[in-house]
Amino acid sequence: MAKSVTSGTAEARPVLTRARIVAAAVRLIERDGAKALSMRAVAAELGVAVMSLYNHVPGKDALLRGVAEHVVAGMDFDGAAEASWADRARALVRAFRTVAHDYPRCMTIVLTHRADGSIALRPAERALAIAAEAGFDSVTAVRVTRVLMAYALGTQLREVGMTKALDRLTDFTALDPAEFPHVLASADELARNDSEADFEFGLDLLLAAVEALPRRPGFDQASAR
Amino acid sequence: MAKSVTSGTAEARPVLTRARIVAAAVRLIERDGAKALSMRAVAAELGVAVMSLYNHVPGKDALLRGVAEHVVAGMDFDGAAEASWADRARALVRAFRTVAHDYPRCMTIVLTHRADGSIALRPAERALAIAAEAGFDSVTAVRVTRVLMAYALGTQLREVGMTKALDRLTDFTALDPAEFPHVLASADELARNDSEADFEFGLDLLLAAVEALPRRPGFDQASAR
DNA sequence: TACGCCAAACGTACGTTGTACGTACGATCG
DNA sequence: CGATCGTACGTACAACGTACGTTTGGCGTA
Repeated sequence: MAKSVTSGTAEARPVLTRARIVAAAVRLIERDGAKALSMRAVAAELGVAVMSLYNHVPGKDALLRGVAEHVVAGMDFDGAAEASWADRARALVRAFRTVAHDYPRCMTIVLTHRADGSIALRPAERALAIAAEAGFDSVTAVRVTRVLMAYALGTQLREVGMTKALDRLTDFTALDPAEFPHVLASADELARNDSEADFEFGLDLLLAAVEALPRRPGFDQASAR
Repeated sequence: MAKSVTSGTAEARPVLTRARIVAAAVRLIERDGAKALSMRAVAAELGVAVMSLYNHVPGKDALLRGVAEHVVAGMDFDGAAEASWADRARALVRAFRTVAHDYPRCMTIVLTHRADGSIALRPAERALAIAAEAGFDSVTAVRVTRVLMAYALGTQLREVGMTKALDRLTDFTALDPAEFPHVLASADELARNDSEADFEFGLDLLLAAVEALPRRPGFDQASAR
């Protein structure tokens, strides 16, 4: 009672489904920008009528949540299990950064419309697992997880905002030298935008600090390499 | 050629101005939510015609940028100048968190529509100043600034997303125990949401790591307490 | 085989949105 | 006193999200 694909003949019409709708939305966002996403555009992309979408998606907001979920579901973290917990944590945060790089124009939506489905919990589960294996007690593990999430989100957010702002700000010299001495002194440094290095810098910083945290009593830190 | 307030008589009509428009927008967002912001609503709030707004604001996007600027302009950081650089950094990040608390429903906009005006550079200037006084070389100073920004942004973003997701997610028990063992084990810890403590925890972590960073050669770290 | 049923695709229609454009009016300046 | 200009206004339009009623094609049952 849910398995009809026009019976035998396969793909005269690929059948409309939630997954196909979300995929079309993602494609469309990456092509024309998040602002250009409309139900009508998605329908056109799929060659169907607008209201047909509503048989599979409650509304636009839900569709956007679907987009967010689709993107985070694309996170690929199966880093070597034998690596140190820090390396695995690194891999996890990098995985988020990677999808952010793969779906740049979807990021605004991912950051805005937090997904709630179980798919979105996968990264949290992974982070908690890593923190637990590292020997932190449960409250510390949750906190570490949250800090890592905040850093992952914040880095991407800052980066997106940066590139968007740099498109507008061309008059770096029009600043009041009395009010912004340090900004002007570091103008070159600020303009040069090695986001990758900055990202790794902050990540190392954070993980080093986490590493220094006390473990749960009786935990053999040396053997958990 | 820009100073007429209906001549003498002061306030029969408070005069329409960009600042008043932005203020009305902020008020409206905090009252009815960001989703309810429309040019028509702003005009109604001010008791003017819709198109009159366009004499002071190029369009809705610009208005939203104005809202973002207004909010970050509300940051108040004049922490004791004699405090250690770490304390001043703490105060700076906290200042952002404070405005986030004062304008909760505006935060989505602040995080999404990065402001580019000079007002928005004030926090950056402050951060760079602190980092410089702490004795970091220019490239490190910029990186530290960026990490702090990422943390400030990310924390708020995570928090907003959290509260929004918790409104929807009531079925914590409906998760597959095989797929999310750690999430379920930490369910209580995750549900309890002492954002303040989490925020301070991460901030301390980060600043401790920054403190351990090497200073620029010849810098007397002890005297910079 | 024939029939009825139901999910899913469709089309029409309504209210709301952002904003382009033309008009009206009061103050300022020559 | 007439010209000019900045600002407020009103109308108008295209595009949006989506509520609602209609059509249709494939399946289970008789």
